Amino acid sequence: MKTSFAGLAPAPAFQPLYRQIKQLITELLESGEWRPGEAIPSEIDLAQRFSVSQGTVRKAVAELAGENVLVRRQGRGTFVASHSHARAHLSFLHVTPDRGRAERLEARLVDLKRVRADATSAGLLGLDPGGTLIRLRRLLWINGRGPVVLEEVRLPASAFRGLDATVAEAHRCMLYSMYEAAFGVKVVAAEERLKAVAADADTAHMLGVCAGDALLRIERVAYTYGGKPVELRRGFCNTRFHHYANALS
Amino acid sequence: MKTSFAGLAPAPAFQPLYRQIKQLITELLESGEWRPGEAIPSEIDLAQRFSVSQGTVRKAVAELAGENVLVRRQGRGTFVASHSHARAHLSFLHVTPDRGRAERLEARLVDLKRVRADATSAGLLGLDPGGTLIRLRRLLWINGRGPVVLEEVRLPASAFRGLDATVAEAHRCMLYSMYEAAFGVKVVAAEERLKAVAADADTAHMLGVCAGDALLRIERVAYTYGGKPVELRRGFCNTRFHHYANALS
DNA sequence: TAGTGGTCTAGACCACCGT
DNA sequence: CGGTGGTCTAGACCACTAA
Repeated sequence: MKTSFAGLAPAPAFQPLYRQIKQLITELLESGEWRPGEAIPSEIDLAQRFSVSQGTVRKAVAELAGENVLVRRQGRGTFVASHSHARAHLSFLHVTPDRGRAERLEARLVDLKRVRADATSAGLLGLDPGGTLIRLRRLLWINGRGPVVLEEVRLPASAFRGLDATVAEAHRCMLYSMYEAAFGVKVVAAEERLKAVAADADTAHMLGVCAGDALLRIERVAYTYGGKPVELRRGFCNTRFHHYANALS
Repeated sequence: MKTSFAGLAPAPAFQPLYRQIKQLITELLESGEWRPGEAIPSEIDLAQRFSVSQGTVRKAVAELAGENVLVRRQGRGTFVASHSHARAHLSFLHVTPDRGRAERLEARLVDLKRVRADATSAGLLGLDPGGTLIRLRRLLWINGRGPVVLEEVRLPASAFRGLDATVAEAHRCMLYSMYEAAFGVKVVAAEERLKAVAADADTAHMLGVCAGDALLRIERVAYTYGGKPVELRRGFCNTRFHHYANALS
């Protein structure tokens, strides 16, 4: 992601035309004009609609494709990125086996309940303090091995009305796909913070390790269009046979 | 980095013109025709030199700029990216304080010696097994706090002839800047693998923590132009007041 | 003021896809 | 085959920088 999220937006200033087009397209995506998985109009159509040249549309679309918001397919069209296809739920997963790749991801729901938002969560999600959160926990298996990660997910209840254990399990815990299909919430980016911590007794028991063992703690804030935070996550990862992979440039 | 490094290069196939230009520019960078920090010729000059249009050069340069190999500055020109300026050595540092940003990085050399390459290191660096490595260790302070990280760096001795503790300290342990200035090795990308581990007695002592405490282990392979590996690193990070930050998209 | 990269346009042709 | 995105070109103008 090139765009900067949280923090002070560095004053819009005057934007070039292609960025205005990009913003327009983003707003149309937010509005639901085009849904995840659908094709958006062709470049020529968009150019006419916005009264700009095809090249200008192309540059706007190229940036959105670079941010994984749109997907371009030669000969077919440009599509709204979707979490609802095989392997899509792997794109935000940086935990991989030490040997080989993460191919299959399975999840088992531990519990799901409604809780009051603490000040930190409310602040990160932009909620009123004391608002309601949905808090769910789950265990992850990778390529049939596990449990590798214990995850705790916090969601604003207002945006996920009707979410309960039955719904979550119906989507086989493929969360971002579920957010998208059942609640119209499209996750497009996230920020993670990692620390090494000692396992507490409960977590250790659920991951099948000893209390005090070193675990990788992964905290995530996930964002939808426009950098709006929509999900908080905290995972504890057993890195005995897995690691967190990251590419730098 | 969009380009895929290690592993099976997926067959070059026929490349569009702008990728051939990109490859040409990369080769000229490798050859040292333009050194880090210098300006490369203007787009118009390059277009004439390669007998293509300015737009084609522009697209090649844009990709290289996106990979942080080149830096474009409106009104001034296009420059070869360099680690030799303030804050440059922070661009590969994902460890940041829990509050605020990493602004100042200080390093203290612990030791530096020549060792035989083990099979794993030789394999990763593409050396003959039994080749010679330079192995150095150092401690990192961030914004005056620390030590936060204990790092062990392994380099192929053949590419870093003459590197000793005196040289390293003369460059104040700004390693990538030193590689570039003293040895002509330009690091352009890296891959990191993270695990949580228990501190051994030595490491704990150097980081001022207790043996057995959880530490974040960061392993890195750094690459120069063309995806050639040139450095191995293993860091142990005390995440009591710091974390590893990562943006997903 | 001259030179640089940044934007925008217009049009041609290519490569790929589905019918 | 027609329609899509991908490439390449050529030229005009803008925004920024340095002298």
